[in-house]
Amino acid sequence: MPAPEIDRSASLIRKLQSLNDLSAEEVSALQALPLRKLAVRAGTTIVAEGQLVSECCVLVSGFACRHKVARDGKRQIVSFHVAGDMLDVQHLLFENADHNLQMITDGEVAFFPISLLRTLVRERPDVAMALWRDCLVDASIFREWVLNAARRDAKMRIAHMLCEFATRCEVAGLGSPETLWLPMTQEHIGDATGLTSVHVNRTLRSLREDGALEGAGRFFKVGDWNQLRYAAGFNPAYLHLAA
Amino acid sequence: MPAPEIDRSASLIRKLQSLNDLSAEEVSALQALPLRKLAVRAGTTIVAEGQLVSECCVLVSGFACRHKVARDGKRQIVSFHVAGDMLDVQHLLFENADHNLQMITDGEVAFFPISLLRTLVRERPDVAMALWRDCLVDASIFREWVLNAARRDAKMRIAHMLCEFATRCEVAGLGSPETLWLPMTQEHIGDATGLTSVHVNRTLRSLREDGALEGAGRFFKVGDWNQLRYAAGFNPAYLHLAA
DNA sequence: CGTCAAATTGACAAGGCTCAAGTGCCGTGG
DNA sequence: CCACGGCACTTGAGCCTTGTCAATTTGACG
Repeated sequence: MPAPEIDRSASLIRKLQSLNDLSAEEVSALQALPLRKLAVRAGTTIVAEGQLVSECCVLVSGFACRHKVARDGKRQIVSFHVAGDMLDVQHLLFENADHNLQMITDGEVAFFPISLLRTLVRERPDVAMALWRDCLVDASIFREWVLNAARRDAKMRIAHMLCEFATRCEVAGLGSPETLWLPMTQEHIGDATGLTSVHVNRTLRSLREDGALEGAGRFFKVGDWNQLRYAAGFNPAYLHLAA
Repeated sequence: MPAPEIDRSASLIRKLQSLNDLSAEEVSALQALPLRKLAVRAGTTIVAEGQLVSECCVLVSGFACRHKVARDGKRQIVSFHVAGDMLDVQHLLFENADHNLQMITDGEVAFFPISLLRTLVRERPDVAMALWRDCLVDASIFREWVLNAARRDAKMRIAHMLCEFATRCEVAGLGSPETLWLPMTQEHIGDATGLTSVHVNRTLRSLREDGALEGAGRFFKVGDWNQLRYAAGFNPAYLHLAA
């Protein structure tokens, strides 16, 4: 059913479809939005905290993260993003960014003017509901991250974060958990879980020894998916995936 | 301007007004929703995780919190709520609750059928935008909580959480930070910050010694607001308060 | 073959947890 | 009016997970 050739925002539209059934009319309204597609390198900051934002963006390929910086300079990643994710719907209603948006790997990002999206959303309640639902899923994920950072020990915390990431990749059509090479560095993992990269290193080794992960050095992936889910106590209910 | 006698959902309407200007027509549409108002005791669980939800609710008076429970039974509070807060807009779009909603103090809660709210939202984009914005503010707060739990030490973490709470109380018209008696127990504070109540106790003493807090035993309040904000490194930008 | 970022390892320090005991306050029932 | 029970707050001692500091190794790439 999804037309593989339309591309451009294909992965976004597929995602919105799954959030709230959209009519053909609505899909074409979305496709009619003028896009500006950009190739971006790993490490590029797409939106910076405090910045006045006039475009919304969608991740077309590659991986990205959102992060905030504490007073003492420590960085906290608050979410990871995969192809098809809306990266800043919140700017539909906020003028200024309250966090940074940065690429983890090379990839492509599509931009479109917020003003047009605002109009579209007023005219087409179904599109609005799909985007709104996306925001609510985001919020649910943040709640789980609060729990993760505050209540789980290092091993469980890292395992949980990786389970979520692998699940979301699979949903985005990037491959099953056991085939996917994870794109983040140990420093990213530390920044996302509130641990130091030194301790992440020790903990990853331990997860490898359990068989939950495999691979060495820079490149690793899920070894035994059941093992990893068990180590994490992972229950995907909070992702509110389509039934 | 706000009619003090209409009451019922007055604080909610005031809040939505501040999120997105609503016309008189929209306000009366909101006021026409059939409410079921209930007095609830401290400790009452209003919505439980996994539950199928058919009503939305607004906190009319008192204080509430949302929390999740980890596999090992540890509780994590993910947000506090004050009079006027919508307690579960997310159930407009999710069938099942992904966390618990519980009263911290005695108070009153107003319920109304989700189906009616769903209709209202489709017919009145401005009401939808106001509620949507509320969700986005929530999400921004969760992001800050992730940072708080993961990156700040006990003293800063508790101070930050209290700064946010006091600010939101003030915005809700409950009084200025230095006059408000804080409603939560040390266990609540621990559950919200990822600390044990023992360590919360020691840290609160230290904040009292700094003058940031005052009061003894069960009842305490902000002593020196500037001191507390300094101890927390508090910057309210993430609350996206009306300009 | 040099360079650089990321991963790895070891020794030591420390913030926060656990366990355990004790205190003060308040509502309830006799 | 007082005794009792329960809940929240307090405090102390010792331990453990994780952080800090400082080398060193590895692999990718020009």
